[in-house]
Amino acid sequence: MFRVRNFSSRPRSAARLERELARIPDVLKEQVDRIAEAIIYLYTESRRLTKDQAAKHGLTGPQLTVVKILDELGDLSLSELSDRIRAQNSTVTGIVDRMEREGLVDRKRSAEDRRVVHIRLTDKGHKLARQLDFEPFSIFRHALQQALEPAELVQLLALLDKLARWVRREVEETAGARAKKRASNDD
Amino acid sequence: MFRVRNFSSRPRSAARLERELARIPDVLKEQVDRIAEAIIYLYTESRRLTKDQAAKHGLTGPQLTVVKILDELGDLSLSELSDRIRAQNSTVTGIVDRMEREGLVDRKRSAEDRRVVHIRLTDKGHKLARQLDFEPFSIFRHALQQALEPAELVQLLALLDKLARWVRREVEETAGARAKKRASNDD
DNA sequence: CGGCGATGTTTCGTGTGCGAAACTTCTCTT
DNA sequence: AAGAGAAGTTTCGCACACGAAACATCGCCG
Repeated sequence: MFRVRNFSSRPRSAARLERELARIPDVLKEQVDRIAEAIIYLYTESRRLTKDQAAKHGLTGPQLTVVKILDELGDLSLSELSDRIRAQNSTVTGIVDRMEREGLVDRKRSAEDRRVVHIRLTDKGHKLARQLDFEPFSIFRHALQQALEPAELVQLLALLDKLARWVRREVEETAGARAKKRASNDD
Repeated sequence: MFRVRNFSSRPRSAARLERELARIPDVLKEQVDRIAEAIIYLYTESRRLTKDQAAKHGLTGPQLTVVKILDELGDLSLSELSDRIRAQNSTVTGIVDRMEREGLVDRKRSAEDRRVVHIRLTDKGHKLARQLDFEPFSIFRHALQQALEPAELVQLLALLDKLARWVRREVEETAGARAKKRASNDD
């Protein structure tokens, strides 16, 4: 089992990548494209629907996610929140700014470590959270449960998991090769 | 909110379906969450890598996509381009603005219909396109081929396809029920 | 011909999303 | 204890991304 030294191909490895791609029969290439398309479709559609749902309560998509997470887990530091929603700190700062402006959350400097800021749902935020019949990406989950058999779910997870693990390993490897400081924050 | 059961398309024992609707075992719920997470991960990671690739040529992710599409298909109207990259016209206007500023494309008003604008790759744009060894989301495709066996690819596609079809049908249905003017423009 | 709805594009306002730089606080080393 | 460096957050500049409204043009219908 050979592996690709450099996942994100720079010009040097272009030939090699092309050689590898060429080895795959056209039928499979077709399948691969359709898989990619399906994943993209599922992701974007789910996001759009989440946004629609959020709009009904005067929220944006990410804001709804934050409300749900804080309601479920309690106060979180900004970094913890960033990890949860898989966004950069600078992005979350903006989201929290706007939510604070709307009176949904507030910030409280930590006593133990004065660098960290705890994000906390206000009463208004908690009230809103209780009204939300809705989990982020719940449409997605709902779809999974409705569209597939339990056995198929297990199968699908196994395949996606294998794929995700491969990508994760590959990304970390090239990140290491590039000597980037990008730490691997696993779930 | 979600009316689901289409008995017509899936002849299945009512008892079983009801059991599924009633309560999904926790084990499966867990699986469902992890599937969602995997898909989100794969999508965002692929996007990030595409962006990295584009940056090597002084482009952004969407701009790389536009260059590739125009190089392959020739001139397109802005609307056609929007359809291709699945974005709103207003979004593409901005992308084209910046690419025009960089001298990668230019706009030409159509003679037949003076409302439409043709987007065209400049020489510089074509030259750049030839340097790009890289297809949008090719990393994704590459990963699929490296990480999974052909048989697994087929399996994965079947499952995702089933899932995507279900979602598509559901979205169209609820969109129709809400009597929104949002026309379903399918591929 | 003249109006009028449909179509194609842009403008505007707002909200993500990212990376680099600035800033504050903590921690470790000497 | 001073200073170097790490860690947490914010600021800044940029590029999407979307929907609503403005604008221009087309097509049709009377």
